[in-house]
Amino acid sequence: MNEEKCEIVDIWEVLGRRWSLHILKNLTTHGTVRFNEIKRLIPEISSTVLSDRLLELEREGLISKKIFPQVPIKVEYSLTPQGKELQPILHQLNNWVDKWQSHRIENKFETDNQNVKAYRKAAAR
Amino acid sequence: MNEEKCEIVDIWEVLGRRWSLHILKNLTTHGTVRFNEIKRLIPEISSTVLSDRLLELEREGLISKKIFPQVPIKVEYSLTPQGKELQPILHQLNNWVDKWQSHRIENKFETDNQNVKAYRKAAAR
DNA sequence: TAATCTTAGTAGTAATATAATACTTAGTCA
DNA sequence: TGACTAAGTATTATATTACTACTAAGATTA
Repeated sequence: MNEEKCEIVDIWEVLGRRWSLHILKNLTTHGTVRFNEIKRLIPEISSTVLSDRLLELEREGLISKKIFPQVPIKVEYSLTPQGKELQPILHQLNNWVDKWQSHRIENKFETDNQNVKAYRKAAAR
Repeated sequence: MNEEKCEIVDIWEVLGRRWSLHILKNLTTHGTVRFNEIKRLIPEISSTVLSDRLLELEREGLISKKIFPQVPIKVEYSLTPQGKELQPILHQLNNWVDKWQSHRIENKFETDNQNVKAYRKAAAR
């Protein structure tokens, strides 16, 4: 992994990366988890990206890892105090998602997104 | 824009995309905003991506747009009721970011991230 | 009169991020 | 002996995002 590309400018950037919120949400609900446990909880994520995200989150001080030097090795991830302060927020976010997820499916074919092209023509009378 | 690639599976996916949270945060704090206004508020974002994100957020029912067929055209973006329910959550998130942003900078060179490679060697004695 | 500016994007291409797959390590189990 | 384990890494392929330049019709400026 390149060191340069991991110099992330701010926390929004990290949170805005794919899977970050997912990972934090799972750490929030499951407490201490291991690498492959997260992979099982989020089956669509690849090892590569999970590894990157965990390193970024660790660097940002959101999670910490504990390594057990066994064979095979064991690594446990958990939230730091900073990460724990995110828990209530993530909970609320999760509730919000659950609430609207169903609505979204119902309204899927009703939404009438406005498109600028048509209105440009209208303006060009 | 390809229709297929815009079929997004869930809200987490949309929120987890780059700039989404940023855009929502700015809509939360500024109310009704126009396209170039957002670009000014988030100078690093490109037109291409801002356009994509706004469309996705509109499709998910988080924001709505109002088009004024003038020349030059005017488009206003604002939060839907669903989007407005995110406001308190985004506020808390924003506070959390502000709180820890400074810590992060201070601790930047103190963090001692654990790395598995070293421990594998330890285990391999 | 003509060049320039305006807005909310789009088109095309370059750069970057993510995905898929195979591989590593040393010990345990069959 | 060979398969299996966990937590990744390396390599290559694909998808996303960024970076220009461009559009349209009118208003402003020179």
